[in-house]
Amino acid sequence: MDAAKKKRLKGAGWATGSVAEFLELTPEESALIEIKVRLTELVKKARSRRHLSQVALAERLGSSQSRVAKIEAGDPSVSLELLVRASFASGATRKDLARALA
Amino acid sequence: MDAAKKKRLKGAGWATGSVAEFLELTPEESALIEIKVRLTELVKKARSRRHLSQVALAERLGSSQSRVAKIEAGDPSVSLELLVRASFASGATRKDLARALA
DNA sequence: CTGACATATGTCAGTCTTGACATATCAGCT
DNA sequence: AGCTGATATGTCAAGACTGACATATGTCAG
Repeated sequence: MDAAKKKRLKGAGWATGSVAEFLELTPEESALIEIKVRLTELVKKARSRRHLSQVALAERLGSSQSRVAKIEAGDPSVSLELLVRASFASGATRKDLARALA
Repeated sequence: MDAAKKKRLKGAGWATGSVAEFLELTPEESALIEIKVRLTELVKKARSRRHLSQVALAERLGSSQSRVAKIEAGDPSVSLELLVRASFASGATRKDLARALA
């Protein structure tokens, strides 16, 4: 956010600050969330690149369409392990994961 | 394993083949295990580099010494998420994780 | 408009993971 | 031998995650 926009928001009565500050996240918590966000993006990109439907990915993953939807929606009920397995099932490699995290 | 050793083992009555073959792991399962192994090593290295005891790491992690021991022992009850949180708590950064996975 | 397909959202019982605790082992020190 | 700090292992109740199912919404070709 540039300084000009910050000033405008402030003038309009908005407090400014990071999401992490607002939610009072520790650096470790922020880093974990960052990882989950990146993996979510990786799954979405990898799946669409391969023209897999959520149903098709669910089959490869041994799961269900609704869970794949939750994975891609960033649902809090989705574990990091499921995110990683979904990445692999949608065709990503370990090195793709490493790149996504770097 | 080089070809010479393979031959020697075969001659001695040992069947050869990867652990993954023996356990009938799919490539995705192998890749997930590889990640867990690498993170386990990362936690061990990061903790010892910072001269943290398992008790000290457990405190930073909001967990217990026995769970830290299980993390480092590759206990099957340890989730990928806990491995990642332990990595951060022992001082690793997101980029350190990316490097460990690459 | 309808049917077919893709995705989203809510729920829930069964399974997995958790921190905590007890206890054991091991090494270094006096 | 005893003591202390560090690490390992087993157990368990509580909480988190899972696949499956039902259902809703959206899109688009016929």
